[in-house]
Amino acid sequence: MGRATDTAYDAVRQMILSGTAEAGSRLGEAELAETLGLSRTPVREALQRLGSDGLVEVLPHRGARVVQWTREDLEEIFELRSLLEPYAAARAAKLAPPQNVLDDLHEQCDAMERAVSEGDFGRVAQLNSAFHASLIEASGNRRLPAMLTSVMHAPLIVGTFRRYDADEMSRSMNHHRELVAALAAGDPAWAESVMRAHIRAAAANLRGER
Amino acid sequence: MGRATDTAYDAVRQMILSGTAEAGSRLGEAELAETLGLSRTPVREALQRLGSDGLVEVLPHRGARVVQWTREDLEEIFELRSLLEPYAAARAAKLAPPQNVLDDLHEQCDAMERAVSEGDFGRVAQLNSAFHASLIEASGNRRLPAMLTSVMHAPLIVGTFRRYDADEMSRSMNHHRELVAALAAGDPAWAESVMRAHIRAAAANLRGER
DNA sequence: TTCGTTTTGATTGCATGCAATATAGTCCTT
DNA sequence: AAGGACTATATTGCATGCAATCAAAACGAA
Repeated sequence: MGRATDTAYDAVRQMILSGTAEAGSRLGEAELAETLGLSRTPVREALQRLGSDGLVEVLPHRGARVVQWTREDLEEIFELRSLLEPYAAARAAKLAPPQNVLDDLHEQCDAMERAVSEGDFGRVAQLNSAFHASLIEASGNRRLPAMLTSVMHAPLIVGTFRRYDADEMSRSMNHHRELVAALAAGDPAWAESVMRAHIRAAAANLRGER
Repeated sequence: MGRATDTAYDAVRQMILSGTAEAGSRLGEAELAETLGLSRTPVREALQRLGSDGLVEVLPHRGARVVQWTREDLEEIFELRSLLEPYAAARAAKLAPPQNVLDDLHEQCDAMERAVSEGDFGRVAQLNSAFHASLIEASGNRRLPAMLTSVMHAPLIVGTFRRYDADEMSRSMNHHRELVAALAAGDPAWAESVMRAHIRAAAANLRGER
């Protein structure tokens, strides 16, 4: 059993991402503390962290609410992702990641494709986040991961895969494979282009549905 | 008198930016609370916030330390700035800011040039941060400000102007004026280019000295 | 002396109680 | 009945005490 703050953080985070705590709903400290069997202090700290993650908004003397996303928010997020992630991919390719990192990325692709064939979209989303996180980390820029968490963990982003049809899903998987290939080849321009296409495809999908 | 947490946040932040709390030094909760005449709770919350701002690093059961910047950190930061700020400038130009915003930016340029002629570099740094923040806000992307705080408030960044000679200083001021002109003209490519030059000039300066 | 162990001191992590503030409901005035 | 001031309740903000954990000094064995 780790720290109570982390327990609270993970729990509330999961509530938000899974939709249990719906957008706009209040997150009372006392109520959450009761539910989780903790005191208000670690809950409060967790809400603060979620606030800086951009998952909840905390107003002075008014508590925390789950943030509500608009189409504008999505546009903003995808603009930033299509700026930062291609950069991260290019950097990662330039660094020529060691073989074990490449193997790990391939492994993640395998797992994802298995999850797709099993129709487990929740797991696909989870693995996708992990894949992008790995790639961002491979960029070597130690500030990028923290910067991107605020735009990567939006509930609607995480749930993107539910909207994909078979063609879009297979295209997305191919993008991932191609990214690893570009990294293995050490070709920054290739990696950057694939990533940009990957992000813009996702943006187009969300734009079409919503 | 606002909230105690804010008081603590501002105080510690100022300690770090002014150099009173030197890089690598420990920030004990009890000690700070004593100094500021508060309890540990708001101090702790402030340190947490400063942690997500990237100004301090908090380790489990080991407390908070002022982060130490390496040349690598500076490179990383300037790479991200030269990616995001030109984008922000382009977006701002595309949005064609209202006249009062442009007036405000001009006013900030005036104040900055006065501060330069008075040799008040602390004030120059402060006004420069404000100018960049205004421009980033004018981009219309509501996520950019929070994203960039983590890379804008590094102590070494804030202190950049102390290193500038007369030519570099005047070039920097000219960049600011030119940025406002590009915004007024509604020319995204112009604004983007000037901002990129502005950032890279700053990076070159820091690279040369350090 | 040097390495590993133990103990001690200090500091963070968490729980709880009280004070400050906001929201909602009630009452009074017009 | 409508509007505004006031009161009541619920919730956050802050202080403080205790428990858990870590770093370092003291100790003992090789």
